[in-house]
Amino acid sequence: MDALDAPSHSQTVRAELRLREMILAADLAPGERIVELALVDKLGVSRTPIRAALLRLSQEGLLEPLSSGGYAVRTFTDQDVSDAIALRGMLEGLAARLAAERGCLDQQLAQAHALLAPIDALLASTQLDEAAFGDYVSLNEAFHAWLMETAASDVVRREWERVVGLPFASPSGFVLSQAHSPQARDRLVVAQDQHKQVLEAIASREGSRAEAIMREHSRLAQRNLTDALHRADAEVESVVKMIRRA
Amino acid sequence: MDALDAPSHSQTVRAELRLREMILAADLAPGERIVELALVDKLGVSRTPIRAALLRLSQEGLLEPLSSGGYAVRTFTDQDVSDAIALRGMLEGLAARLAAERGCLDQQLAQAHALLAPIDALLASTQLDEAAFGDYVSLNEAFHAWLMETAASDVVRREWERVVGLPFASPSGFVLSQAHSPQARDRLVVAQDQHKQVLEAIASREGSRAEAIMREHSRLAQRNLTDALHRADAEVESVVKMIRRA
DNA sequence: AGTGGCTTCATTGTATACAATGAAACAGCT
DNA sequence: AGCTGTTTCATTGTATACAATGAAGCCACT
Repeated sequence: MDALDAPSHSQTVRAELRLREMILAADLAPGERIVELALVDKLGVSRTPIRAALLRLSQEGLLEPLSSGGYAVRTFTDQDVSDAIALRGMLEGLAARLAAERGCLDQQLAQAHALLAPIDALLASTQLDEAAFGDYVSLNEAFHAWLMETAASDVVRREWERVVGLPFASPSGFVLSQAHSPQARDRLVVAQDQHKQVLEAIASREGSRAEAIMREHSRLAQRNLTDALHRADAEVESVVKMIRRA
Repeated sequence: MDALDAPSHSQTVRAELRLREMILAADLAPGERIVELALVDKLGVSRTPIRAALLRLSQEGLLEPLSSGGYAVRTFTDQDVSDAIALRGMLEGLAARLAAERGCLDQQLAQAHALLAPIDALLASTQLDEAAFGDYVSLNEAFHAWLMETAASDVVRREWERVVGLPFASPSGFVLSQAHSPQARDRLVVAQDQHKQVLEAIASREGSRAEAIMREHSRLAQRNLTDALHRADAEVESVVKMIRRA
């Protein structure tokens, strides 16, 4: 019928993407039970692809299965959030170690430098505007993606993608929400230094150093998140809603 | 129709379990494309629950989606196997650290001791029979499960279960296949020592020590696997088939 | 004989109809 | 009035029919 929405792939994939959006936008309230027929109306697809999408989202951890059947939007505790970030840190640490120990091509190192240079350029200015933070987020995500690429381990990659799928665990999860905080730029400076150091460690094949740096790197995300939770920033309101405070 | 098979839960769950078995028994050959209609005949359920089961197994990593649609039984490289075991080591290391840092109840420590004591009893004999190895496997798995329980982190638990779902990454993956090897008992002795040490570390809240021990512990599995691959033991033939040698 | 295009068919993706199940509302009994 | 058994209904689980898609085989043409 309405093919105006998105010329994308299958109905299932579209349903999954739209449901993801709806969950992250708190359009489906955390804790709320998901009723399939309601989604049939709202998304304009039949139950079959919707069920497939729900199953996928459940496996990804955004929905939790109800004992009586069906699903509810999952809520996360503070501890869940903290653990997820720690987990990402471990996975990226492992990836960094693998990249270092198994070695990587000069071309790949060049790619990484090409990602980090624009970040340096950004940080040259002592006063960063909104757009600068947006650019940082993109470049940062690209760098983390580069790392997983370079580790060249499907197994690690798969788990990383799963963890990063959790809205608050992504590499630059709450950077944007910190944009107006006084120490915002300084944190980015620290993060960028870690980027450079891990790259150097990988290049010189220092596996455990690379691992340690990426682990520590993830603690920046922890701090950003903690701060964001304390201010209950409007910008991240929807995601914060998924976290039921202890 | 035939309700003799299993009085278990839903069709979907039964289908998933049976498919799992079939994959692990190499009843569905690695690399082979999965044809849904064939399974309809073989399992006696309609396509719907079968598709759900396939989707789940694909998310778990036992099947890989084909670009043209449908799935194939996934094959793993030596490196995949190694990475998966390393990953389990990291997850269990993280779990041990969490358990240590956040502390656990005396009752839980008692439970763990209750699991380790029978292993000591087993190892008292210098010559272990088949049954002894079987008992070891059960107790070992229970101990690892205890660890994840004690870490009390849903996020970590979920990922651990996913990794352990890979046939060769489970805590006592190839112990049985090593039963007739001369150093078999000695490896169990070492493993049991690590069990005790990690327990002690957790009890005295030494987080990073607990973590390090569990990481190292996973390397025993690496060794068992390497050995098993070298002999191509008949007992593990089906699982080995999933690993395409480099 | 080789190659391009077409046709056919096997197989998956999607929609919908039906069955089973659990929860809420209601009525009847104590 | 409170409790319990029953009934009803909403909602999910399952089966199947239909549409779409991609691959293999075949034929004609060069």
